[in-house]
Amino acid sequence: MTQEAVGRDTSRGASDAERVTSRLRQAIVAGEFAPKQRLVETDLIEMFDASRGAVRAALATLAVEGLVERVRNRGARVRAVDLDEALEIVEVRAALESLCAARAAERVDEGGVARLRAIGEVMRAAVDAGDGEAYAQANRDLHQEVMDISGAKVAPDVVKRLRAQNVRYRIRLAMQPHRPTTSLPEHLEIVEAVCAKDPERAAEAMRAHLNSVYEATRDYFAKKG
Amino acid sequence: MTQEAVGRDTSRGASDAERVTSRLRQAIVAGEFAPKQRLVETDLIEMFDASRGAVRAALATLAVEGLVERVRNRGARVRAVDLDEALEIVEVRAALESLCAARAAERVDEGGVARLRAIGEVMRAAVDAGDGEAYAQANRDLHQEVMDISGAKVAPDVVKRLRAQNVRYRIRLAMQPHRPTTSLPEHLEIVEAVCAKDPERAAEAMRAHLNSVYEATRDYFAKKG
DNA sequence: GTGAACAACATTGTTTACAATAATGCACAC
DNA sequence: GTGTGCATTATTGTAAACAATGTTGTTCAC
Repeated sequence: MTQEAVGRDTSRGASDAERVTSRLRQAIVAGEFAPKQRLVETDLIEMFDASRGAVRAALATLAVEGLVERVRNRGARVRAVDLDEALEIVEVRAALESLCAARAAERVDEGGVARLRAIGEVMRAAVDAGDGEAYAQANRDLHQEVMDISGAKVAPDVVKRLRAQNVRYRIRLAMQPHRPTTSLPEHLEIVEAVCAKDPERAAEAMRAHLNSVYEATRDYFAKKG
Repeated sequence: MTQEAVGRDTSRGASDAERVTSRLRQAIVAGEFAPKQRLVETDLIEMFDASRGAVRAALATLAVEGLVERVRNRGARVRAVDLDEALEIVEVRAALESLCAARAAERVDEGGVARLRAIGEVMRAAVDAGDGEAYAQANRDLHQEVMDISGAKVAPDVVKRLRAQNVRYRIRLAMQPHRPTTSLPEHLEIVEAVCAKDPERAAEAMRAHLNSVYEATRDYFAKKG
């Protein structure tokens, strides 16, 4: 274990490799590295104060997760997701999250209803206040809460990985000022449908919402890239 | 590069790590390792005649893919998928493969129609001949062909990974002698629906088929494990 | 001035040795 | 006889040196 690195990190018992993996993943998802940007092992060693083994393990992990692209003897770089793939990801999310929404409507209890309604209120307030950051956070919370309530493991795992890949499009889409005007009612309908314990309606609400995300993404990025 | 290992492998330009990953994955999916069986690095080094680095990289990759389970300082073992998770996987497959079936119905061309119909004939013949192995292979071919025709990348990738995790249940389910009696018509309906270029019907056929797989899996493994 | 061969550099892939950790078995006290 | 503590062993985690590969810049011939 490197002595200097001790206590540098939030997660306690994590090994060096796990620590680097987690922080590099976070950095990529947060957009701190541009797509196609090279990830030179030496730089990462310095940046995270870790050994090469740890850095290489992290790159291998993130390559399987689809965040990093590796070419033999030519190194690693941040994978660039093109528009077509981003749209496919939204389609897959629609299929899986609508499934989870239906399950959530079947299983939701009082606590879940309270948490969902609370998120809905936060969203309303964020839109009123024009606070895009708060709205974006509540958006993540809502999708996560629905999947938590569903009790499923497989679908949420897949969705989580896919969402990470799509971060570039999500960030820039959320920039649009009037986007909440469309998405707020959709989100509230998801909340209401799940709280009403109506699986069909919940699945349809989720599908409709992600269909709207699909169209917004497609139109906004149509020519740019 | 180890000298003795040269030419031992099918894939030409693969590095040691890639070679070990691919062969270990294949071994696990083929059922050559029992679930929960320990994968000691030293043993794998000898088994595949590779360095520890290569073996460790392979274990890391397969851990992310969900085939291997790693515990810090306690090594790796083959991950055991329980029945609940196996059923979730079938549900997710239903959602994604029905999506792909619809896309396939929209995009299929003459060549695709020919290949699908050919697979259908192979299935019929296999059932007539009571050749379970041939039927299982045609089953894989059909699902793969539909996803190929769909032109999608994301959903098929996810499905492929999930199918690998479920191999234990698939293998044992296929053992049932009268299983093709149920599944053959379902498969043929998928073929016909896609060839008829009817997306709705294709999605519904795929959904119905995987629902049948779901029930068969649930009932067959209900008490056993 | 342009192209090709070559040499120097940067970067990754591989191997070996070393350190740390958890599991195991044994001895000893009670 | 049972349980606790310690020593041993098996196994993984980490680090550093070495080899191979790809890239870039330079020189020389034409």
